[in-house]
Amino acid sequence: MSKPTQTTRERIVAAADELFYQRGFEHTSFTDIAQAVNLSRGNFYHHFKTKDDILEAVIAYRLSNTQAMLAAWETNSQDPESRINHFIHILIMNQAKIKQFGCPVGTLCTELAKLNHASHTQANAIFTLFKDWLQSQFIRMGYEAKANTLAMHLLGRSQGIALLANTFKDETFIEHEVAQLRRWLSTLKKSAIHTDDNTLRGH
Amino acid sequence: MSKPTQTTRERIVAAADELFYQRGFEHTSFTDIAQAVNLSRGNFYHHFKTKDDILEAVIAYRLSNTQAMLAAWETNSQDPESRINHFIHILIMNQAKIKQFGCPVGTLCTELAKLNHASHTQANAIFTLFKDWLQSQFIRMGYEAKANTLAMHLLGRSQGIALLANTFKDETFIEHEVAQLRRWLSTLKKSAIHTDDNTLRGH
DNA sequence: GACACACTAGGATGCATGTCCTAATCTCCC
DNA sequence: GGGAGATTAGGACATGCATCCTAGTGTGTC
Repeated sequence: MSKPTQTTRERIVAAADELFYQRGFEHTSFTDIAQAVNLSRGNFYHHFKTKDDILEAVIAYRLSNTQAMLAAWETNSQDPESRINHFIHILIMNQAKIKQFGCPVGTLCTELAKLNHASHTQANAIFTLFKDWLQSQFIRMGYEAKANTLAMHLLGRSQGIALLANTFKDETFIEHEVAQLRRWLSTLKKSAIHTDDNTLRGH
Repeated sequence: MSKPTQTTRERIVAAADELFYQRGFEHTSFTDIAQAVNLSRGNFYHHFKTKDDILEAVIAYRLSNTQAMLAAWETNSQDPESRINHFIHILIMNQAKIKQFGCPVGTLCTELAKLNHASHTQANAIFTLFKDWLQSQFIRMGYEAKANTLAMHLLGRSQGIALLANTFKDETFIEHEVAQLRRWLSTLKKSAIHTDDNTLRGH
């Protein structure tokens, strides 16, 4: 069994990735993906046995993309604060898409949770990737004990921002909230090094 | 044309409301609702011509429920701060359900946005109901100019909390974040009356 | 040039779904 | 008690879907 032409398979995964993002997993049919890649519908069985297989491939695709992105931030920035700012900056970078379709991770996890889908755990792993990475940055900022809480807090904030921006089709809301997040982060930087007991007070 | 038996219709709407919440709109079938109300499938045509009609009815149902709830908070509490605390407290009150199914408003709006569904606007109105109410409370707290921003901020925060709690099946996260929101609110109270220029600084 | 194997097309199959119809039953008012 | 309209049951219908099969086409290897 030699390696199949990766190109077609990858084209399918990329198209499915986009469609799942834009229309949701359940609302995307085989035919939709087939048309996007200009393939016949029946042909899919050769590449993916079931729709769930495509979902798994898409999640794996997103996982590796995310990992690569985090690794790039890790090497390109020196201090943890600017790394975390990279994370916050996604909201600005993807502003238009978030307004249209929300956060790809958040909306997928929400949908799979409702469907009680088996891949729900896999999808969560993307979130965990972000969380662990943020956590390690907060640790390096000096927040040993509260790093997990801070990471979850930031994740939650950005999810809320993406959700409302999507629902209300409001881009300026993103900008407002991002500016606020940046201020929050710089405040954290100043008050670091302390025993992180009061880091969450006064916000 | 006299009034149809409201009871059955209302039972349908209540069942659909619950099912749409638990499984999502698209993933809930006529049969599912019929079974929940112990009615035959074909019978639905008499009460609702299309599935979208049920959705509209459910949204109207939620709208009036929300309105009633907000009105109750309005009369039962005197100061705006404790009213807003009522809002925050939903996260605690519905902790278990949020963990299982997320926020009913947020998940519905997210789904309808992806489906490009016509009722998307109607569903948003539930959010707007909360937003306007919160906004008026913040105004009474003395934040004329920033009331809208504050209301959106709080909405976003609670949405983020609900989403992550649902995804990670984490109830203590809710408690943590709610405590934080309460501190945030009491800080706002103290620094009110000022020209609300610095209300968002230092968080 | 022949063979194995990846790849593709097109259609068959079975199932679930939203929609719709018809006939039976119930309920209430005259 | 009879009749009109509300309500119900059960199923018909077309459609869309995931899945699967089969036969054809390429492509590289010996």
